[in-house]
Amino acid sequence: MISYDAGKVEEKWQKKWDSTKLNRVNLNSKKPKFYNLVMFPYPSGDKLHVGHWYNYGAADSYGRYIRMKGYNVFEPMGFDSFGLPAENYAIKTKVPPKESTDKNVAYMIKQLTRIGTIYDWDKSVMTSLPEYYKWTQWIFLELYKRGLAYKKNAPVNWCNSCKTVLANEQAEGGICERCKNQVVQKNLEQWFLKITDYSEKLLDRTGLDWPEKTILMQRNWIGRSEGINFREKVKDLDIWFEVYDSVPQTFIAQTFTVIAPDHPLISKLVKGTKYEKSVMEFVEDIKKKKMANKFNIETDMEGIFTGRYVENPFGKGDLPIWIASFVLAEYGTGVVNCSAHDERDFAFAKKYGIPLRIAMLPPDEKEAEKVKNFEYCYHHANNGVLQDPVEFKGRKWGEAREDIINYIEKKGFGKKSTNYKLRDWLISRQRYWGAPIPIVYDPNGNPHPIPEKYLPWELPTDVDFKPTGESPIVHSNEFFKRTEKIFGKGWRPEVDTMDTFMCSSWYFLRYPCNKMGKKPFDRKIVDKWLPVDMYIGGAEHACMHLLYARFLNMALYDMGHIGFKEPFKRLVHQGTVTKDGAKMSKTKGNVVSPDGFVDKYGSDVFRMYLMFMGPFTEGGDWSDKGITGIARFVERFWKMISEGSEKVIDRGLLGKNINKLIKKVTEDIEELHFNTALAAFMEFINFASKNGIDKTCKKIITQLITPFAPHLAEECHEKIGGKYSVSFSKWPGYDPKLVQDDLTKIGVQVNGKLRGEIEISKDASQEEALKLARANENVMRYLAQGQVVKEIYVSGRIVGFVVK
RNA sequence: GGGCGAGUGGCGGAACUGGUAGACGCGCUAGCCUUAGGAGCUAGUGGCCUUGCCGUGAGGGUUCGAGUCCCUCCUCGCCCACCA
Repeated sequence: MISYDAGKVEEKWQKKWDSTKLNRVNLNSKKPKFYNLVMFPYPSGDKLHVGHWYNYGAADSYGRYIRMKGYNVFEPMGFDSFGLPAENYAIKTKVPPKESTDKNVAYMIKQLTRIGTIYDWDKSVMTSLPEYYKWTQWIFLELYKRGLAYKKNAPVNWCNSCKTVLANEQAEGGICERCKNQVVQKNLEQWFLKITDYSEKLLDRTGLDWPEKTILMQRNWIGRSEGINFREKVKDLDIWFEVYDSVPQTFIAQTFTVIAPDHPLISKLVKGTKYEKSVMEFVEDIKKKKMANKFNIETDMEGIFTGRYVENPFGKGDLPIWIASFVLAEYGTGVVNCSAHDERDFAFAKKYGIPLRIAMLPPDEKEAEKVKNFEYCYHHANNGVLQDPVEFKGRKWGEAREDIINYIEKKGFGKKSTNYKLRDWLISRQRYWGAPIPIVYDPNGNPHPIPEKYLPWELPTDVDFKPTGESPIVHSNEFFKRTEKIFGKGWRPEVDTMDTFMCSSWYFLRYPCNKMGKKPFDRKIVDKWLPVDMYIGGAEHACMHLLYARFLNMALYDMGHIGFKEPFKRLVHQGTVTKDGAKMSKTKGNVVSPDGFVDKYGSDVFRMYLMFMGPFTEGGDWSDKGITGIARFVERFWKMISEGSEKVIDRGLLGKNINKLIKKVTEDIEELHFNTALAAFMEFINFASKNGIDKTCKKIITQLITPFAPHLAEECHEKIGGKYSVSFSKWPGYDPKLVQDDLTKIGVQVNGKLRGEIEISKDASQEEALKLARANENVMRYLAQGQVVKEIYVSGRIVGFVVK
């Protein structure tokens, strides 16, 4: 028999919260602030799926808890509403992106409200609104002013049959998603942000309470390495190469030099020589293969001799210059010196018969002999004994690094240098549904920033969504006319839009300032409210959103617009909810919709079931099997409050158990261990159903359940005569004296094996404990088998005997 | 190939700094209640050759004592993978 009607109750309270404006936040409150943020969703046409609920429900529970702890909690929600899916949808259906996006947003707000979250919708943002992207453009211009935004030629994925640029996701495996033709690389003039200026600052993690793994991922992504830049002259030519080497210990073994196939100096190297034709053909061939994504970097290693040499750099002879397919033009200097002590170099030399030299040997003589005969590549770094240069003979590879670097500098071979893997952020998208890049070109093609007074530089709407594959923006008369009208005849607008990551890199600044018309944010307000105290979102953003947002925040800080360097103080990644072990996705057709379950069991039950699945950061595989357990729990909870016997059998025990519960729930929420907190509630109910429960405890447990099941809590609170609203009541504290049991059962071990159990006072002495343990019949039998050589008592834990 | 993380009943998962492994829930079994039950209640539920023995992926080690610490291996997951 169901006595608690979740559907009715939840609707009732959602209406009341709305009509009483319960969750509106006064940003000027004197209470201590807490900015509780969760990554905002993309408003897709699909409904919210289980993953959203998993994430938003738990994050809201945390926010509700913090609010009851007395903080002024700011928990906003918005929409990352620019992006490709809406545009593709428009191409398919001719519904303009704005229309479908608005519709999706309206629907999602309904769904999000149904969760019972405390979002203050007054403070919402939507990145595709002109009032928002005006400021995204403003930020771009600020960066441009300071040289942090610039234009250069860069390759894009291009489909020759669709005649369009493709995003990486649309070009997976080098195949066009739409027509299944080969994708090629094509060079286009595009805009970049100079994130590389912040490589060093982005490595700094001071004050960040972030998962170690995420910090590590960012560090690897930035990829700082220190080494030597050798400076070397090409023989017979007035060309100098800079050659980067991050492992210079074996530099003296270098016997040849390789350069990237797309190195700009190649044609100069071979011009007029007998090598010119074959080299240039080789270069073209490799480029073509790479462009067509036909080049397998794992297995294909190709090279060609240029006929040129690097002039006797270390006094050991000239180094032949080769072109090698594996060298990257964009890392380091695009030129590498090779030696026998690098596996790839070694393989290359073997393939093309290039002479090698040894500078390091293994300590084992037999092995050393093999290495001397070039039987294999010896790179077993730490054990390696250096042979050459003589100054270092006998020293270990592992410890000689610093000295060798100094030696190289002293000799004048090269200079210390630092390199990063991080590249500048390409923000140009040859797409319609994004914020237009606020740049115009004069008749000579020179770029000019659009003055602030013309912002927002609005996205044109006189466009036709035909599946031509080209961005519809190119065909907007209004856009081009507008440009000429303002700037003059022959002027053209930039037709590319910005990467949506640009829009999502600063939204957290806009939330508390969302209605401001004259500026993106107010320094006083953001300095008060940021950094974000708790940021919850997916781990997949480690090297994208989370890095971009930090970069932009730092840049704004350096410009003096804001007073904090880092945007997110504490970061937590929710786990992924899978279905049959696979990520939920539309294409796989394994997306689970929450709606049916919410209809049947109610939003509280659904939220709690997801939290009960396991630790929040672990995620798990979706199964609808256990949800009845939580439904029963809610039913029993309601019964306990509404008709639970107030004839208490053991008052003392009740007091203890409620205090224990407060402690457990409090600590578990702090650590986001919602699953064990819920288990504790269940234990308490099991206890109370036998023991009875008094009014005070009813009130306390109602407060405790509020973050987990806000609707149920309001209903219970009202039932027991509480004043609206329980969600602003003060979080209960516990009496530390009452959470400890006076008597505990502990085990008795003999030689490490459990042989008995005794009940003992928590502050019993060792003597008492041992005496009690010896009195145990079973323990006695085992003690009789020999001499007791050691006695152990760990207070409140265990008694142990060692018998010989 | 490199980095990180994880392997506990039929299932999801508990177990704080090493100290009674399996909390809580699902499922299952029996009973009660009921015209009936895919509702509710009560009891039970790691395995076995059951005075006891064995059990946290496998094998070794440290310890009075190991799911927890150390070494080797296996399996799975995620991220990065031509970075000189």
